Amino acid sequence: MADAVEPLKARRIYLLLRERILNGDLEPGSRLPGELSIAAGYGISRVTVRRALDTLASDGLIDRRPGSGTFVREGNSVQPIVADLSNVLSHLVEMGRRTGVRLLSFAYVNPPESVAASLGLEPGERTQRSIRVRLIDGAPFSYLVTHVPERIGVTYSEADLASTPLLGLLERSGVVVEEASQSIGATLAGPDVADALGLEIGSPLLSLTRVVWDPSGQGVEHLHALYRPDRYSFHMDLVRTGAVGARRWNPVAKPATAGPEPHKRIIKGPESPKPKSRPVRVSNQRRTST
Amino acid sequence: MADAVEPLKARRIYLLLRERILNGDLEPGSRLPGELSIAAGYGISRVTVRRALDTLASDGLIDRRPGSGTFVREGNSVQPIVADLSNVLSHLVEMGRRTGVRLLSFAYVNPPESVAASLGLEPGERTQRSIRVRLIDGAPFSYLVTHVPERIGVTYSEADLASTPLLGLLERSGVVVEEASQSIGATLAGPDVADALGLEIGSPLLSLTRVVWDPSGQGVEHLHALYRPDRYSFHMDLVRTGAVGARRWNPVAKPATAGPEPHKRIIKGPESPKPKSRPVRVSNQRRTST
DNA sequence: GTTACCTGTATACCCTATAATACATTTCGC
DNA sequence: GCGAAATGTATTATAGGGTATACAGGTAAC
Repeated sequence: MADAVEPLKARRIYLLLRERILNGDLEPGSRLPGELSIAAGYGISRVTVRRALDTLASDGLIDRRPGSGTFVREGNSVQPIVADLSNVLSHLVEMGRRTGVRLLSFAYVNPPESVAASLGLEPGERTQRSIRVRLIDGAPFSYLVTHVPERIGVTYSEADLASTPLLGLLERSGVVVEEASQSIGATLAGPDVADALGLEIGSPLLSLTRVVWDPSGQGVEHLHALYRPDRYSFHMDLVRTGAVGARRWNPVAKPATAGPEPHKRIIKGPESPKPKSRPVRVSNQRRTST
Repeated sequence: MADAVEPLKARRIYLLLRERILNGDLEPGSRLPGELSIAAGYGISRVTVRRALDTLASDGLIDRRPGSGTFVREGNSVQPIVADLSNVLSHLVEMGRRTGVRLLSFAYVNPPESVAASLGLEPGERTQRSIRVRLIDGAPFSYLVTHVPERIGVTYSEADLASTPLLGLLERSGVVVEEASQSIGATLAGPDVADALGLEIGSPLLSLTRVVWDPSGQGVEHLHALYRPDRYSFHMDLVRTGAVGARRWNPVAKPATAGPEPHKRIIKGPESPKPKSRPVRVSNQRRTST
């Protein structure tokens, strides 16, 4: 859609503004600051701002009304998939969405030191590394790099991996999966990831690193996942616990049973469209999310 | 440190490479691909790659050895603050780190529609909006925008906010805080945020949106937080629960009691340096994190 | 030694993205 | 109706970012 090549300064502004429009930070229907104000704000010339706006307009994200201003077009904020922090995707299937996996790479390698350390491998021990891309309704939303100790990896085939979730394969192989530890951050897309996820280099990404252990404390999987934040985000409900003076949040433990009931209360913020109805309390609904 | 102005394409490569070095994706001591390979990989010329490498070298992140190659200098990956998902910072204080807050803005406003909707406000109801920046050891790491319904906001002053955590003020005012819902995503830094956090425009950010309700289901706080991922990340421990065929992850509920014991097991991934020792199982230690 | 590959260095060119400026036209509030 | 402010349009000029190319010098593997 957008022109093949484009000025860089203009493109940066374009990307920034697009971000703010898509995640609802700039509210649909509202007016942007004037081109001159934007130019001043970013310290660039009006011509450059215009180029960015041109692209936005050709994307259908804004309406430009001469004499009046530039407006955010309605109905554009895209609702990302909301993942429970347990990061299980089966509810997507329940919701009738078509998911898919593309296996980009499958090999046995000498793992990076950081991976070896977190899995607790012996020096020189090799891992099976797979790179996969997950799709929802044909659109890629995550880029997954997993490392599994070689001796475990050999219990399933490349074809298995292309069709079955990794944890399922591990458990099928008799590995007992019990504990994991994960951390969430953010990064920029490099050329390979950008390509695989259909993004521009330099787009923001949610990053998740998870290490899974069996009951003996032996690492069985190291996952490094990158998510398109416009298509995927993490969600969790919290309750306030603890005594006065030491109060804190704790996650709400969710029942393992799953119902077909869809998410009803989605967090709103600068990052999602607004529901009209008043939010319902959590306890009044069963959250689905398995 | 870096030159004031810099080519844009070169700068993008610089930022990308810096990311990968700082979070350990490019391992300390390892050799980068040759300048020509990099150039080919990103589809740019060698001269441009060189400019990026020049900046990295002047940052002290790489060593360039003529005839041999370019190497990632050791000891550069910065450990981000690891926040528990309960997102409480008091453990930082326990660890003897100096934290601070800068209040950038304090005003009563007509909230964005998305905020009004998620708080369940009446049409036209105003909110108190504050913008704060949190510092650790003098370095900014988070940018917080909060909205509180006006009638609650008036129970504390601007000075209160500059010195006391918002939730504390709310509870002091008799508001009962019980439930919250939050989602985590990623974005790019705009000019204002970049400025406040000491970043470049276009840097990646962790984004957190949280809505807090009182027991009646009335929203009392809407928080939109942006974190520098190099200084802050979320961490959580999970256990595998549920019957076969419906197994899933659940967060480990942490005790409300806090001990001075520091984090011992940090997730390793492309995003943190490597410990030498084999990881210890979670259950063997008390995690601190209140 | 020889070869291959790497970084260091220099030059020259292109050309286009950006800025600066001016003016026309539309809309909206007063 | 008038004026302020917005977008649309056009022109020009320049800086400098990016490329291409060539060669020198160092290092390491064989």
